[in-house]
Amino acid sequence: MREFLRTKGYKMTPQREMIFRAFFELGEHVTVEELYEKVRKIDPSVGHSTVWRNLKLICEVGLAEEVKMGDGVTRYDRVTRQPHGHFFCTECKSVVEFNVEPIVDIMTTEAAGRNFAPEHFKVEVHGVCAECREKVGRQTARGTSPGIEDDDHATVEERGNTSR
Amino acid sequence: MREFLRTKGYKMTPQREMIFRAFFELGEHVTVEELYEKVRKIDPSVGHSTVWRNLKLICEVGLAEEVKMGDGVTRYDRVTRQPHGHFFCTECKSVVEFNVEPIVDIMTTEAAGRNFAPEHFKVEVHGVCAECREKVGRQTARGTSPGIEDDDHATVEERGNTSR
DNA sequence: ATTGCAATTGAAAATCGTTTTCAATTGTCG
DNA sequence: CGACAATTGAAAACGATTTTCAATTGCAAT
Ligand SMILES: [Mn+2]
Ligand SMILES: [Mn+2]
Ligand SMILES: [Zn+2]
Ligand SMILES: [Zn+2]
Repeated sequence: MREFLRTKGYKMTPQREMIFRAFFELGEHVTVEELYEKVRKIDPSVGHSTVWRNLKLICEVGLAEEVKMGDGVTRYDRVTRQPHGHFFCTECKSVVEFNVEPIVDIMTTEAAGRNFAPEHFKVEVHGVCAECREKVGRQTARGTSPGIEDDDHATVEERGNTSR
Repeated sequence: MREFLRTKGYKMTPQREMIFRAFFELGEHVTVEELYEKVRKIDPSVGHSTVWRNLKLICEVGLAEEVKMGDGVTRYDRVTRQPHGHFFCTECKSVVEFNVEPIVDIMTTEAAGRNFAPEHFKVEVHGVCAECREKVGRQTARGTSPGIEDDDHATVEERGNTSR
């Protein structure tokens, strides 16, 4: 790793080592906060900005890429798989991947037809995961049952849930 | 309109009328700023928050929905069409729509298989539109040609371009 | 028309994740 | 061992979004 980075013109530092290691240990779709917390447990002196900068660096060198689900926080996804889509649970913020090969094919064709040069495909299905639906008792989703104005099912939790 | 809103428990006001009208006159994928500017030309006294709140209201009553392309600004898209995908030009920020019926079918099946209740599908192709490619001279996109590190092709423009 | 009151408005401030600044520290290379 | 660019941490800056609050205004019932 030290070697890999040097060839790209970057130095290796204890913080960096720590951050890189922690990042790859955490699952996919890591947020700055999650990584920051994890690193802090090892060395509380590591700064927020350092974690952020190194996450950027990891992307820079092509080991991960940013994923923005639209909930306000950026997630960092390892790039060790073929293009894939995301099932994003709006309740617990969990992310599950799925194959998008056939979909990408369609989009590529569509793009070619308009002379649009695709650089990145974003395929997401937002909704409620199996676990959350069980917990809350929603049956079919889509179409708020009459009477229920605001959401605030007050139960579910599984990841940070501070709604921004 | 006044009637429609009243049945939903909202009042009509001159600002609201102005904002609603302006929103539907502007094309699709309007940002708060764009609408704010447009409204300002008619009545400079209208506040930023009022425009924002009414845009939210328009969504509330089901006439539009938020679209977040990941570039930091929220766009508001009229809901007068069947589900569609977006070609998003990262250069000029233009948005072009395309049909996603077959894609939604695939995603629906995929979701069902995982017991995931879909509520919203997001299908985007980020890249460079025909116009921008012409202007800059990029040929194929994907894979930065050697030597070019930073982007800043210093030319193109077509919509706000302050990169956040 | 007048009145009561919740809805609405505009300005300013608060949020909050992201990004930059800056002085101090630390790798790396000759 | 230096020289020096890269890196770091704390704090501040950013910027779009969202909230707060006092003042104003629709509108429905007198
Ligand atoms: Mn992923
Ligand atoms: Mn659209
Ligand atoms: Zn869930
Ligand atoms: Zn373009």
